[in-house]
Amino acid sequence: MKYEAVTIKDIAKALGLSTSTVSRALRDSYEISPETKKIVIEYAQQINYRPNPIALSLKEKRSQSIGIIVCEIANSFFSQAINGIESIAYDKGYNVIIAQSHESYEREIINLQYLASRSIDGLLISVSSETENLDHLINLHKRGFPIVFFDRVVENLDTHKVGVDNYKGAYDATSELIKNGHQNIAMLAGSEFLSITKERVAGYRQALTDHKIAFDASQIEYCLHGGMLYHEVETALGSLLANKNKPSAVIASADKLTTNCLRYFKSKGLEVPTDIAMIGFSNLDLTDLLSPSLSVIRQPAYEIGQVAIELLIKQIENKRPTTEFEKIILPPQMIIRESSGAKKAR
Amino acid sequence: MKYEAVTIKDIAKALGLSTSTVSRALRDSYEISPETKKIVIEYAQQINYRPNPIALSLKEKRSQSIGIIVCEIANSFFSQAINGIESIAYDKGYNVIIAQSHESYEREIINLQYLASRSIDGLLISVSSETENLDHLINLHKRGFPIVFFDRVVENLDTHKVGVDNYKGAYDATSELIKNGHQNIAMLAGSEFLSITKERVAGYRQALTDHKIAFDASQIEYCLHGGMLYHEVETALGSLLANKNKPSAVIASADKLTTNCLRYFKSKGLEVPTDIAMIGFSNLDLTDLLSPSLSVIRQPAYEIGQVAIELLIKQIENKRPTTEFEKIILPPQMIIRESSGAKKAR
DNA sequence: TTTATTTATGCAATCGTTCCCGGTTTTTAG
DNA sequence: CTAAAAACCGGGAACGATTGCATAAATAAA
Repeated sequence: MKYEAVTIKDIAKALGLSTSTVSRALRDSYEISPETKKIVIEYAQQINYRPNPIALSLKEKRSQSIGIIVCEIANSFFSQAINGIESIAYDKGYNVIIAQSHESYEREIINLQYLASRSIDGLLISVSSETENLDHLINLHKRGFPIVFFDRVVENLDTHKVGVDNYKGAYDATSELIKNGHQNIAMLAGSEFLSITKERVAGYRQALTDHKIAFDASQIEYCLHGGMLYHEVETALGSLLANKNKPSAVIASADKLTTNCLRYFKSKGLEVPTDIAMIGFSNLDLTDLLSPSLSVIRQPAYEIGQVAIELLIKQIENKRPTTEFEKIILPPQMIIRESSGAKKAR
Repeated sequence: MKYEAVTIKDIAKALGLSTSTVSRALRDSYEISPETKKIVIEYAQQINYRPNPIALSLKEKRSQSIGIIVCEIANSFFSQAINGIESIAYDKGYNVIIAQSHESYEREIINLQYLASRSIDGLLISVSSETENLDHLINLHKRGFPIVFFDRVVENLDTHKVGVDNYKGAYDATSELIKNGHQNIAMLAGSEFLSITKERVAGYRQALTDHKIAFDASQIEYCLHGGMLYHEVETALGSLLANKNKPSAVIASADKLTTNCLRYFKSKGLEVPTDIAMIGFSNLDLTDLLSPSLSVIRQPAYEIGQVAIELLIKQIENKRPTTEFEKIILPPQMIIRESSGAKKAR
């Protein structure tokens, strides 16, 4: 039943050497004669020996693997980010273990415990939208465990952080809509707990202010699950559209929010952008094929992943504890298509 | 730098017991007195002891974790399947380690070696589109290592297999197009190596035959990378449309093939379905929002994942080597929308 | 009271690997 | 020709946990 691998002992026995000698020969130690090395290495190759990483992990207390916690891999932003992470990790000899929180705080904690006990060497995390209490992460961080936040970063924890300029993204999106003649612009926001939500709201507000449009708090609706649940978006949009100050445009501040928003409009028979315009944060690579084609704020997900893993590996391989933490903000990209167009002429 | 966990030794030392006693107390062995058990368990809880799974894996040669190899997690079919897998694995106390082959045979082998050495207890795999030689899997399987194939199953390996009725999916899609008046129907197929491709082509052929339409081999184009590369789809469609027997409808036989096909038509200014109709295999959950809304063959990805992991766990936990292998075929779902409509009237 | 049996605990091996610490040779230097 | 220094190799502990076996004490049976 079990997969029996060949070990260093087998080699030692077959060659009449000690395990220490074999180990050293394979690691090319200076204490072993070239002839012995040659014999050992060739034999090892012949019987297809592979060191057992489990045994190594146990001994060295490091596993050459890093953990990733995201809400959903089915989210295009995260799957792109993971690809970026993998591309670098792979080159540097690290393996990645992916876990999904499904936007659940409880699940996030369970995943974290598993990964930690699995002795991962570091963690890349984008917190769940429910996550308010950070004790589980603070505990680890206090003991010097390397953690890098990406996308959804948290404020009160001093670690490396990689994200996108959410403020600018929302500011640009809002400005674009204003430029197209929209004065009543609603915001379909994600979880209030998340810093990215706060930043996006801030960018939206500032753009309004800069264009001398009064901010109206009732134009913002928050969705705790970040649009994962359709009915959440449905009620949010229902309430926004019922506003006395009825919006002529909407900014959707996350991937699922964007698509579900579009779905809502379609179900209500609202024409985009003539009945209502929209622009959304999205990393889907087929927003160009949607009807209407979608204006989006796109995040450099792949690059975010790359930068994050590089920081993490740097921290892991650092001899001394890291004390200076970086916060890296990459620029978002605005792609203007049809959905953000002008409103219907009256 | 290192995360120092508390071990069974620490407990033993603190309580003046031996490690064996502590171990047995924690596993609730009958040989330990109730008082000792109580003391040990309470202390363990207090200092937040967690058994080290690495040490356990080393000793027990099983890790309570299973490996998944897919081509891309960014593919909606696979991310849905993974969610199905996780949902069950989680309940049964298994963790999953996900690896991506990115449709590369070489990468698939490397991933497999890593997972195997990581002493996973079993493997769920959907082979890469380049995979023709199966030696890497056969080796493992011969030694009794539990492997379950899902979606992209292979023929010459006797294991559990879970997939969808590809033949029926393609047959239904073809029939639908024929019903809508199309006589020249092209097929944009995936890698020729994959059994799912063969089955889908077979279903397509049979539907043509059953409707007394002559089969024309030049109406099929295969894409080795399953549509991952746009230019691959571009050349394939270019050649299909240049056919003297110009098709009025296309069947795209994979997720990426479907979206890239639509993208191609859009770029060429072809109206769907009036200039050219289409229907595609896809598990995207926003094909309803595309322009035009897409008729699709949808696979029960979540369920496929669930069935596959259940078979795998059953095999892992089986005392005796499994000799009877199951092949489970789930029905696909056809969703008719706009894109498969009638051709332009002349 | 002596012997047999149960109950509770400890010792030590094991998993695969690394590495500290010795111990032989062989080579080099004096 | 002897002493010191390389050069090369093996023994065994360690990482954290489980478990068969031995052992001690306590209890029961004779």
